Amino acid sequence: MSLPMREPVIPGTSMAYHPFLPHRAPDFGMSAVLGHQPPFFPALTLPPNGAAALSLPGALAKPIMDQLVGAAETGIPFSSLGHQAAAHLRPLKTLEPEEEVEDDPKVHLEAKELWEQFHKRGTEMVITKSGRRMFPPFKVRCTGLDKKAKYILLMDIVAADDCRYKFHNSRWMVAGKADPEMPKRMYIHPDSPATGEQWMSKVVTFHKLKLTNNISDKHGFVSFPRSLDDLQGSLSFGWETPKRTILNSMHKYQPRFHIVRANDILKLPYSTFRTYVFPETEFIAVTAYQNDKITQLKIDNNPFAKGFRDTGNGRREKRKQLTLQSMRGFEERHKKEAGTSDESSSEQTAFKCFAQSSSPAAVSTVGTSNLKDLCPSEGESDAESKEEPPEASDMAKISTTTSEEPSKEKGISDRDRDRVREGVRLEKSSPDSRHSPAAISSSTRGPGCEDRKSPGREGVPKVPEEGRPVLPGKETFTPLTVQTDSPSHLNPAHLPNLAFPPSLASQQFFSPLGNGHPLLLHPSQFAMGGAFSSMAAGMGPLLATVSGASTGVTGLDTTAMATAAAQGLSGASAAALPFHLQQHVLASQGLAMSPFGSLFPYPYTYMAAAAAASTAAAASSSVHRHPFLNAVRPRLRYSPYSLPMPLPDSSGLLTPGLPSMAAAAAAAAGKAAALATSPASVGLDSGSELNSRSSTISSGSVSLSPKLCPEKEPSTSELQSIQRLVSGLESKQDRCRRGSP
DNA sequence: TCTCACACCTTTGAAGTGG
DNA sequence: CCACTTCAAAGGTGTGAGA
Repeated sequence: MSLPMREPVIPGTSMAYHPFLPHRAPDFGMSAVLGHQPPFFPALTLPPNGAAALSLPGALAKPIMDQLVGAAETGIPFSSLGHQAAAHLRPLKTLEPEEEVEDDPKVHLEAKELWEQFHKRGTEMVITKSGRRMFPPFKVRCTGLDKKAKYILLMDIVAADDCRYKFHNSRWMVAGKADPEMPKRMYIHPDSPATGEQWMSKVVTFHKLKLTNNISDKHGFVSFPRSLDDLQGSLSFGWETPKRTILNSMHKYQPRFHIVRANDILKLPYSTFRTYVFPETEFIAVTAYQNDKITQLKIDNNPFAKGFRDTGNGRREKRKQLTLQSMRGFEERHKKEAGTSDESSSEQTAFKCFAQSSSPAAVSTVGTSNLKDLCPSEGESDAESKEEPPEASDMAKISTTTSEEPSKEKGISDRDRDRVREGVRLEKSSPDSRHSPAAISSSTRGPGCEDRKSPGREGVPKVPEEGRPVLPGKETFTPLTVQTDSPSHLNPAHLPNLAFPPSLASQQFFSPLGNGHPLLLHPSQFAMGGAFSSMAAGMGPLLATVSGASTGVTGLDTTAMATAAAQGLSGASAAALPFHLQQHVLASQGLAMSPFGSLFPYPYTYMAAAAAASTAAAASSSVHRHPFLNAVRPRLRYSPYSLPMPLPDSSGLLTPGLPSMAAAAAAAAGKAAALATSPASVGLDSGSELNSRSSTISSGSVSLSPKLCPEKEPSTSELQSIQRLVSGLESKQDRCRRGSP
């Protein structure tokens, strides 16, 4: 691929945003010059031949452009230019894809059965002020990577919907609208970057990521670079990623896993993301467990909670023994007082239950409500069989490989039972064992097992001794739910908050064959949630794509996609696009999006204007010569969820956080400053959504997920209505642009 | 609903030991 | 030196009382 030389300066085009940039206006000396609020920075394009092409959103920036070009050509660091903004710029060269290597990454969730056990009961994850790990730990096994290419693996946790939950009558119920989400952070696996061979040789775990509800938690912010210099500095001291992510209690979340082919973390923001979502890893954040079943599952499976197991010598057992003693004392007193021992009084019944409950074998056979706390599994199993009939059979199935049933361990000593239980647990936690026995040892050591032998974070990872590449293609992969964007939301239910029609916002590439194709996400989809919210937060709004090169793209017709893509390119053929752009376009079925859509690492507030500006710019024919600029990129949101949500009317399309479409249009028409200074969170998201919507709708090519909201396909009138709105926005933008020098 | 101290447990790595 | 064991510190658990 080659970029044109000295592309003419076209206002409002080719804006690249540095994801590590702080986005408060005062931090950007350049913004005033450019006539934009940050992050409307110019992108410096460096074609392979070394010559520079530069686009700046504004002729006023020409001196800066010249300086940047000169610096790029002479190799002078941008930071030496004196411009605060220039210090953060980097050549667009990094936007170009690496040498394209055939890879078809597939990701297999480790301990899938365990995850499913939890999921059936409604997985809860405890969040504390200091942070708690996830259990089950999020582990994946990667295959299909190019052995020699380097990859960066990441994960984040985003809100699954727009609801707050409560645990009522032994089940989770929606209890209102979600609280505002904190900026989401992207956790970069400390071994990143590493070669595909290295990643495939081991189970990739993210157990070091902790969940917190401490909104003032700084862990992850302070260590994250805010500028290129910061980044380089941090790299020299070892890459630090956020170790905690902030969640809201009683809210539902969905972990996501990302694969980025990049040999340098510096390139991360400009690389293509493949994002994998495993629905069974969805969970509700809690400060205290609500569901006893979940508690029991955790106790049974988490080695750190061994002390609470009924079969062990832990606290539970001792507590029960103590209680048993007191109950016996009570019984004796009762006998003395009553003078008989054959009474079947309630106390005796309770005692009997309690006595039996102290034996693991008896737990599931007796129980009264007043001893529920002592016989948790009993009451639970009852409730479970009543409430979740399918689960019973499932559990029976699972029980063959788990330690669910203490009764089976009758006659075994406590310690042996523990060993048995533990052994089973380990086996269970490594479903891949059948494929890769060598990997079992690495994946079955419980939390913390992986990093011990994993490459250090010094940047020179060594090949784990236990690891060998997993045979690709043998596993049945989790159906890959393609889902994009949404720095903190996944679900269409969030759309009201995002000012995006659900039908457009919650689309999904779903692989009916379940062969786990990723969605490709472009780093531009990163969204900086808040100030300095780390790259994690910055990696929000990602371009939704599906690997067109991957085999067996299911549910999507590649040809159709290509056609649609070409249609959405406004003159540029999809084939002429750079590889990653093709992927975006193809995978997105030609869903058009912002032509400058490569880099959106910033709060949506900014992007609202950016989207409109770029959309308007895209309308001008002169832009289309630039392959990169020509890339009318699809930018949609895909949600793996199909949670019901009311279809908002046209007014409902607008988020409370975003005053109105008119306001957004106004912002897009040049009032970005007002939005830019608005609080983050909702407003930011709204802007992003607006961006997505405007760019998407303006292209007129919209594909809907058949799975997600089948009954919520946008009516033609609705789409037209939206389109009219956006058209107005664009024309307004056009007028604005024409009026500017 | 949340926080905290607590007991119990695993993990981790240093120190010690023997070949 | 290497492999193995021992030991202690660090840190991960759910619990239960209290706010």
